[in-house]
Amino acid sequence: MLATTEIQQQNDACNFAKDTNAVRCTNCNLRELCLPQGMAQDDVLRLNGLVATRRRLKRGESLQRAGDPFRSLYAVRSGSFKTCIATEDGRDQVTGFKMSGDLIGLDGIGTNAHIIDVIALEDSEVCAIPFARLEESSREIAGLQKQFHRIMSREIVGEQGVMVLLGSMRAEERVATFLVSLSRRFRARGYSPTEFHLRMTREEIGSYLGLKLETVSRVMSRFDDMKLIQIKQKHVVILDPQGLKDVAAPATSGL
Amino acid sequence: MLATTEIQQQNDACNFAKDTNAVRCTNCNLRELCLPQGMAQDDVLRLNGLVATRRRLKRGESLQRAGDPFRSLYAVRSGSFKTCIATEDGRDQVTGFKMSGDLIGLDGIGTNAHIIDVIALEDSEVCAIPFARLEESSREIAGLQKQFHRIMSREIVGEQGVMVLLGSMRAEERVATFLVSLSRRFRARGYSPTEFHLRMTREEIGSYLGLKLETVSRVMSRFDDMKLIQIKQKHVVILDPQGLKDVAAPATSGL
DNA sequence: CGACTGCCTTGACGCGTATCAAGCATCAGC
DNA sequence: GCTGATGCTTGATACGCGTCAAGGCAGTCG
Repeated sequence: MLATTEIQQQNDACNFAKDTNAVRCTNCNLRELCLPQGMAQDDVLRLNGLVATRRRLKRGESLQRAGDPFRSLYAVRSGSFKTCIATEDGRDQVTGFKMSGDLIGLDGIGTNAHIIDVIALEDSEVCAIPFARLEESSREIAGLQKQFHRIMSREIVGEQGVMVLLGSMRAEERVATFLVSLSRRFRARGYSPTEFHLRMTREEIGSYLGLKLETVSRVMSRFDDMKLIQIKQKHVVILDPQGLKDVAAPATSGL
Repeated sequence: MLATTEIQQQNDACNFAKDTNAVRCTNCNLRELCLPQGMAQDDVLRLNGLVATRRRLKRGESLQRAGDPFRSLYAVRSGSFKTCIATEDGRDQVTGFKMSGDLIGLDGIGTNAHIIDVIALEDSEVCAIPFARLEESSREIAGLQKQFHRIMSREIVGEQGVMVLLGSMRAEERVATFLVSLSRRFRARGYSPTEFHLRMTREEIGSYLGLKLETVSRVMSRFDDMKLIQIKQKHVVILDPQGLKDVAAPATSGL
């Protein structure tokens, strides 16, 4: 399941891949998840020039830090990231997890500086998209403009979903929702939706879900007891997808 | 302080004001908060044609409902709104409060249908901006494109702030943060930052902050005891702005 | 004017999650 | 294969906020 990323990790060595020939949206297998999604063939062709460089990061390295000047968006090609926000008073919270096809850096547009820290959860690779050029191209290519707006809008809607989770769900519902969402995202990427490896720690999951790591651990153990999942450290098998969904949205199951 | 909105409420009668002559960004006193913010004079001129109609809503009326087809964004001219999300399982949560100059409807872009309910908290007025025309114009006017992207990005960043609030703050910090934020927004609009009227109920505040209405009420009473604020029903006076900020971000006060 | 209704306040109590603490599993490095 | 570091699990206890309940305040309608 994770073979592709593992293979990619073998041919690294340099941190910046300036070989722009290799960077082409047209034959990227992520084009149905990433920027080109829903765009006409000809328009995608014109995208090729947009993606300037590819960049590799090792686990723990940061793609952007709060305060960095904003120049580029990044599309995740392989691997995964966590996005964190550090408040003035020293709090640090995970606000999201990004996987292949996801766009990173939208936080920087508003103020021309990044607000959010983005850190690789494993060895990863991204395509850098200079924002000035993206804006320019999206003035010419209506399909690109539309798609970019769609992506931003979905980001907003997605965050509202997290707000509901944080504002009104109990611990079990939060963890179940998290697992269901991960499952969906793996499926969308062609991986198994029922068996996967968590790339983040319990603490990171807890931070994202507004829970302490002990609570995350306890809830997962309980799900294991209930035969909803099988969990051993970071390895997850979802045994009862529907049961998990029922826990995630309890009122529905009564209807 | 609220005189302007009250005067506007008197000359209503019809629900749709099709008198496009009256609708002009150029001489709108909200242009420093709204879409035109940061745009060149000439570009703002070209905006005038964008704003199609004005629409008046009475308290409790909804501007958009989840499921409605997406056609327009709305800029709040006067009054205020709450944005709510209703989940499949019957939960209903307030995700934000919108006041003059704020842009509503960004949730609809991603799927061409609205996800969010928007309800007037008082008699209010909005400018409708047909989205197709906004996209078209922003392909021609780089300043408009830039500003629109800025607004969306800030929306994303703002929501991340709420995520931190919901994910890591205790009740007192949440309520204090909420009051400080309201105060800032009133100041930005030329109203008193230290004395204002809450247009939303305790339940709506609680829903937004992930608390029960009783908790909101108790915390506010405690702030009153502590002489941070004076609160009587919906009327708020902030007595000690710095003290309130210290409660909102406690770790900072120790530095 | 009086009664109704929606909203707010306050108290008593209990539950769910945080906190504190100890021990175990896994993996990298030597 | 041993050792230390990091992350996970599990238990005991504490506390913040939710829940339930009763009463008060303000605006509205008959």
